[in-house]
Amino acid sequence: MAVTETKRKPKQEAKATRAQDPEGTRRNILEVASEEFALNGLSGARIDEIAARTRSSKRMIYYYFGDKEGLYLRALENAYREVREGEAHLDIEGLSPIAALTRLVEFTFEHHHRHEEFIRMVMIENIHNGQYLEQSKEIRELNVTAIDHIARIYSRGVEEGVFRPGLDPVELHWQVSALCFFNVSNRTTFSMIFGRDFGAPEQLERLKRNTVEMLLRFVAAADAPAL
Amino acid sequence: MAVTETKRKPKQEAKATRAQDPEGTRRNILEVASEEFALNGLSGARIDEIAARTRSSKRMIYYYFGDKEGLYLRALENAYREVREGEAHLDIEGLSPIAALTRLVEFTFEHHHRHEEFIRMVMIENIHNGQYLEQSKEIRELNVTAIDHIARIYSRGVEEGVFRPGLDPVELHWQVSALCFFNVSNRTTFSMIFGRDFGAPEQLERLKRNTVEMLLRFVAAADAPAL
DNA sequence: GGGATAATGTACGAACTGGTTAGTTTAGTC
DNA sequence: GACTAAACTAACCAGTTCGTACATTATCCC
Repeated sequence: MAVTETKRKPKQEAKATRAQDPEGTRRNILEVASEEFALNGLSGARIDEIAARTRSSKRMIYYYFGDKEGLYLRALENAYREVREGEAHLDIEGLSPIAALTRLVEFTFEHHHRHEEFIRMVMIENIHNGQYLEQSKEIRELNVTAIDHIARIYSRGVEEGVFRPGLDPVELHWQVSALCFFNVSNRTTFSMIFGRDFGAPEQLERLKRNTVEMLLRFVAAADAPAL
Repeated sequence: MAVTETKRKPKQEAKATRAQDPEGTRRNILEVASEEFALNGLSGARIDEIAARTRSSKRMIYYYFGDKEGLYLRALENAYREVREGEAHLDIEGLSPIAALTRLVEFTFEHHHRHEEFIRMVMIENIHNGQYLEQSKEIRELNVTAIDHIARIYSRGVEEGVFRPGLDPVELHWQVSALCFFNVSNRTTFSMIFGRDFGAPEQLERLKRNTVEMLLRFVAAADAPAL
């Protein structure tokens, strides 16, 4: 134990001594677990496999997360948190309602595409009838900015007379989500059944354009010019 | 062994003697397995549990289906077969393109709704990256009538000038599928996050109407009357 | 530097779970 | 009515998998 200085203050600063690093260990476990659960589901994932891929050990998983379900719950929360944080970066202020909606849909489409792991976790959670989501206060409190965005855009569009009135923002969001989610969630089987690669870049572009157009046409006021 | 007549010809006719009934046993196992897999996934389902719910035994599962994956594969095929057979009952001959498309979308929406088990199996299979679907020659050969229907409707619509040209029937089908599939697959989490019951009858009606309208507006020719 | 507490490593065990072995019963055939 | 193949049963096995007991080391605070 000749070195004494490097061991001081391992909290916030550059962690010279890596020997004991609770926060890092926790995060490392959660990252690995997130991947494994997204890949294999709750029952499919193996604690031993997760432990092996960790820089830590199985003992630490139980130390920090209690049991397998506790770990899964954290992984689920983690997935939601990451995606929600990403959503916040959308900037649509100053755009016209049509441009803003276009941007929002394009963003959502790409955002889903970028976060396949999240999509898989949501699928898995739906298979479990949302029984873990139900337990998570944290996820319920992560307010969904997407709704605010689309609600604002929509009401501005109605005011300006370019969107027709009487629609429900939550239902609009539902439609956008459906089209964007499906693109990732069912890509594999859909591609197989129809013998076409729905993950190919040009195909994705087409689907994205279709999705935007679909939404614009759906909300368009009766006297709006054709697209 | 006093009775001799009732034992004759147990093949096609009313099976008086249930003692040995290969076809029935097989079907019974498959039914139970389908439910269990749809409910718990491949890794989540338990062979012992399936066996227990069966009128038969675990040994019979292995006798008829080889192993767990074999059983899952049959259950998957079973799900696809049932749903495809149901699709065939759609009758849209004689309807105008718009009426036919309306009917098709409504039917698809309801059909998905009625076959939650199938939806769940497709989700599960996507989680597995379609590795079992890939193995199934039977599913690949079940041709998808939905595409034929929508392709026919669409081309008639274009001919009659009520639909705009240049669209891809497979992509149209993709859009219909996305909207209808999502309604079942993500109902639970979506309802939880947005605090509204998306399975409620009136809500379903609204979503169905929206979906129809979305498609009609998407394919509508430029000079078509507003909806 | 000593004592308390948090963090970590090692080894193990009990229950579960997919799969099998060995043998029995039934249905139909000659 | 003896024989054979298919259908079926019960008990069992071996590998896996979640979880834990126990011991040890690092860090913090005074």
